[in-house]
Amino acid sequence: MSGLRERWRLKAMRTIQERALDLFDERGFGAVTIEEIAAAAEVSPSSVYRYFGTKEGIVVADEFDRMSLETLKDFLDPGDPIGSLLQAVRAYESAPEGTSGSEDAGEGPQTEQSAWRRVRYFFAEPSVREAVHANLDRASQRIAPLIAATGELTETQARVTANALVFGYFAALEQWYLDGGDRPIADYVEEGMRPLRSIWPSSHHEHPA
Amino acid sequence: MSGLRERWRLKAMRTIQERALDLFDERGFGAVTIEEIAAAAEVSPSSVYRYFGTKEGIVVADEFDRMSLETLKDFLDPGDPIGSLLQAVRAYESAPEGTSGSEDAGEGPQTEQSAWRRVRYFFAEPSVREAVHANLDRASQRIAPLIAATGELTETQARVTANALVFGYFAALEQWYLDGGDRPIADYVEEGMRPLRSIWPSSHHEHPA
DNA sequence: GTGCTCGAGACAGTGACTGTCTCAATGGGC
DNA sequence: GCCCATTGAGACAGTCACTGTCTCGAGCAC
Repeated sequence: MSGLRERWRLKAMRTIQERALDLFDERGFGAVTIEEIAAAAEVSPSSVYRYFGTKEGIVVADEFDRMSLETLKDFLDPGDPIGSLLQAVRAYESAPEGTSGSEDAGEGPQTEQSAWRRVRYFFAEPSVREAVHANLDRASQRIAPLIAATGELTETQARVTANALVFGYFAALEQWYLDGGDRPIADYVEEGMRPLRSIWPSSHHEHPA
Repeated sequence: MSGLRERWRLKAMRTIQERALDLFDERGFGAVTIEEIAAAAEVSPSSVYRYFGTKEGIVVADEFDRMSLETLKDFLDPGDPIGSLLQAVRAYESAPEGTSGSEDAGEGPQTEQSAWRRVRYFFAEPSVREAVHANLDRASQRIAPLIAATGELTETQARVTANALVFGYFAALEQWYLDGGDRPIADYVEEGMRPLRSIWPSSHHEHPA
């Protein structure tokens, strides 16, 4: 499956992301051109577009998008989506580095350091923020049917609550960012989204072990 | 206050919007250039940018953005934001045409017809959808402090629920659009956002006269 | 090894958006 | 009614993100 070509591709993507973030940190997002990024990563501008689609895509880099519907399905409990989200955030945060994937192979998600570097632009750069919104939007559209499948909510309500979920998460993440990113994200998610839990009554027995 | 110049400006903006929508409906959003719109509206391309900032801005045209914090304050009851929203939607829908403003002067919001034409692009054109997201985002950022001011929620919770509110509304609006826009929007908002009402317990006595 | 495929680079083109300059019309002060 | 400062519209050139297409070479199946 993962041929030699695929390996190169992933490695190139990582390089592009890192070099791009270097340049962005140095001179600001808007002042760096795709051409410069491509040159710094020693690839062609075409490749940057092939890999990331847009300039903002370099920073946002889906993650949620590549998650298949299957993965999403057994990751998200439609009866307690906030609990599932919290679990995922906690799992992500407790992973110190490249998580389960081998680091040099460039498999797993990027390091914590890189994650923080990227998140900064989520909130500092308007066009990147918009790209994140688009991602959340797509995530919501895939979550909504799962929530609707329980039959406890109508389709409209499922859509509304799915949006409340993912964009609420975004708000919590922003608060975390604005506070300097010291405390764990999960704290912000748990506190911030507590009012939303009343939507899914079955999730009301809190204080999990 | 509203000098002759301002009047012209508003008239020009309306003309641009209408001509642009004509062209979009005719040939599609992506296939129309700013230059063509400017030519059709008999203004210079510079003016289009001066008035609307971006191509998407022609369709989105703030509305919420130009609403001052004062207006927002006595329009939104922080103890029952969903109720306030519903009220506003109902008020908007019951206004048959140019509402309170004189029509030829181009003062009030656009006609119902134009509203529907515009909303179509909110959901059909990805870049416009992103622009709407950005608008909702800004609205949320102005609503959050009002919600936080009640003291019932923490700042993080206020942000989260503000996002849940505005993006939930968007989801309801999309459902309305997907259904063909026949039934009143308020119905979708009321039904879709009912689960969110449990966040503000004081708003639980429903069935208003 | 040999052919097939698929991806990377090269390249040209488009159009959104920016910054700047000039000029005319406006609106205020007399 | 007249003059001047302000303000905003148009013209124009430039930048850069993004697209489509073509060619070529390296991977992969056989």
